[in-house]
Amino acid sequence: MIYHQLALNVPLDTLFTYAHPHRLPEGTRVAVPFRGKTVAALVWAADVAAEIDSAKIRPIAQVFDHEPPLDADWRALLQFAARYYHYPLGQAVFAALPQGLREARPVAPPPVAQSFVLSATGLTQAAPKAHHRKQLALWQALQQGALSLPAAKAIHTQAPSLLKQWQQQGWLDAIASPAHGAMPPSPHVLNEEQQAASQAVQAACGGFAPFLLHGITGSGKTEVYFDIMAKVLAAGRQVLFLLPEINLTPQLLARVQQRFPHTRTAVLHSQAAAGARTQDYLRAQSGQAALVVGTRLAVFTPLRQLGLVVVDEEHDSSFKQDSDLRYQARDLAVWRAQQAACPIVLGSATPSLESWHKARHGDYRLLSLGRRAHHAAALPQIVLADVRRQKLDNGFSAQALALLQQNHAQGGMSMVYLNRRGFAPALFCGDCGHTFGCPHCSAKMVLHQQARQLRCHHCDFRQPIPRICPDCGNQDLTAVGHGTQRVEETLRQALPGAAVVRVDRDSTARKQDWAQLYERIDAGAVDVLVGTQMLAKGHDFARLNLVLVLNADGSLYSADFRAPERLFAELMQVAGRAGRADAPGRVLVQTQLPDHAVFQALKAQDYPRFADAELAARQSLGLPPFAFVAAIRADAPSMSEAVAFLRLIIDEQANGFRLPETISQFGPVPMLMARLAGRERAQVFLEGTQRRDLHHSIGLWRQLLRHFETTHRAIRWSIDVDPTDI
DNA sequence: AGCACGCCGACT
DNA sequence: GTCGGCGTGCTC
Repeated sequence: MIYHQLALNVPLDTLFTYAHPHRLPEGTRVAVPFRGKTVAALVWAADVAAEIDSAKIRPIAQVFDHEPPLDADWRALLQFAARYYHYPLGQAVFAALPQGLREARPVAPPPVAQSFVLSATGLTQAAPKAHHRKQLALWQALQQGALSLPAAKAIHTQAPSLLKQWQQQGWLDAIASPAHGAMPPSPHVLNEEQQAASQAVQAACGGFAPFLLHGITGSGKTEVYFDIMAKVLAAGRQVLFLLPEINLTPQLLARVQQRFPHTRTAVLHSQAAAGARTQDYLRAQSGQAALVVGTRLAVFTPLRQLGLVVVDEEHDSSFKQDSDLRYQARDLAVWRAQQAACPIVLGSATPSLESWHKARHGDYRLLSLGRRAHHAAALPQIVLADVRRQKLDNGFSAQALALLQQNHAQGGMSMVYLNRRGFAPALFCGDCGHTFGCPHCSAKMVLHQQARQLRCHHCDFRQPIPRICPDCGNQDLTAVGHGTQRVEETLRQALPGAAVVRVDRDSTARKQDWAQLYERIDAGAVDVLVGTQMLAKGHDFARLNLVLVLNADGSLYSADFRAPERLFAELMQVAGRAGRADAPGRVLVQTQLPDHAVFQALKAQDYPRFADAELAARQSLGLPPFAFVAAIRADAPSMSEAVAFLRLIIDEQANGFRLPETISQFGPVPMLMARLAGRERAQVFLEGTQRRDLHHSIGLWRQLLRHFETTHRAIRWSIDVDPTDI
């Protein structure tokens, strides 16, 4: 009997030893008896010595040996992810597998995809009549060579039945689709900048090379990706294309299909049906699919011929998973590119400061697209409205209402954008814009009305609510973050007869809601859209030519140091909604802080200026990316339990578990969103400039958490390395 | 995580 | 006398 170490889906760091008559390849999926049940497991090491009493070792129940094993690169990726994010290896492995492979059942290999070619008899047939234009187009495509079903569908929606009909008549032969196929010439001509960017990446193929593609809205980043992808695919390699959930739309997939009609594509995202996802995963693994398009989870797709990674909208927060294995897909994508020795392109109009910092330091090569690809599409004009000392009508300045009325009278469509993200109650001076920071930290103080205190959610420093502004002596300090419920009402009064539509979580709960909204907008039946972040991303409204940002400042009072970065990206994105068609759009941003760097850079639409200033601020405060951070979180039915648990561990550190001197520890402090699903959450921060020391400290924490969790069953805890939400 | 084992209270 | 509460420990 040969002993094998297996990864099981249990929250333990240990691998489990099982026996099998002969040695199994590493990465093989098996079924084993475990605690009276049969569960799936993955062979991690074969031919090992027994580390436990051999009487306890049981035989492997079933070997899924017709499935290809997960290869060494994939296993190295998971080993790294589990270590880096301090998550049990077995659970990490199963989090990275699609549902079908998590179960103790064999999976059928994905059906061989078919393509159609004209048969000998087919070649002698006359083409369909010219007035059947789509039929004719399909026929002509077949003259060019083999046609896959998806490619045929892109030409003619009725293709499946037509092809079947032609096949029955003996005009077509069905063959297995190759992963790679001919690529038609692109209908797009790249401009000089796009060309240069594409060339730079192509020239780097064959080795690890990270690129940051900074392209302003409408500069045609996607065409650059496609141009590089075409070359890499033509060379017979695989491409991994990651994008945020919201951007993975049928429209985007149609564009991919159109550009790469003969390239077999796997689509991997959380919305996909479990069966389809498993099959696409297997197709990518076996090399049957050359192109993988997906959201963050697609970063774990096994790819043997990986030749290029693209991460679109790389700054997007959806690349960070905030449960289970808390990974940052963008970072793992870079790791994979390094492992596969291939280029990676991170693209964004507003890159993450982490990536920008690396580009500035030469770790990434910076590629810039500074012009809009279509000359007609002018940049929107951004105007700041200083609303200090202004009397606002339910949040609207007189200037804003006048603009809305004017635009409506001229038949334009407007959007009222409410920025409520990252909100935490805060105090500020309406006269000079002073905000209250913690004297010990770089964090903003959070207003606790009931306790009549300002508190730092970083170090737990507390002080009574001040009455007077320390900067200008103003006695009228205001709490920010009031509701915006009456916005819609105010609009109806100010714009009688205008169709005002509020877009929020409730009104777009179902998929068809969006479709209906689009129909109404296309029909010109909507004059003013009111909504939050949901409107910022991924949706283009052709008629939209005026965007009004109401409470832009809200998140600048947030205790989260990433608030300015997010706000800038969000507002740039919202501004990009205006005037994408022929007429340039206008954007009015109401603010109490018109001199704030965020708004000055926004007005100039100058990302580098913003990023460089913000990085300088981060450096002076010792914040990421100049320091590394981890958050240790605990939740319990009550805050006092959660805090007490974390404090217990901090106290225990005095007994020989000292953290390295380079590491600072803060907390425990309640989290901003302290209550979640009836439980209350607290966290401790670990910070330092030495990554090794940070990881060592997390390791110590983890040991103690594991030790004390047995006596504190009501507590749940988690470790978040490189957290993005503070 | 789940599940069994175990040792103290209220119940037909 | 038994049924069952959830504290503690283990899983190859």
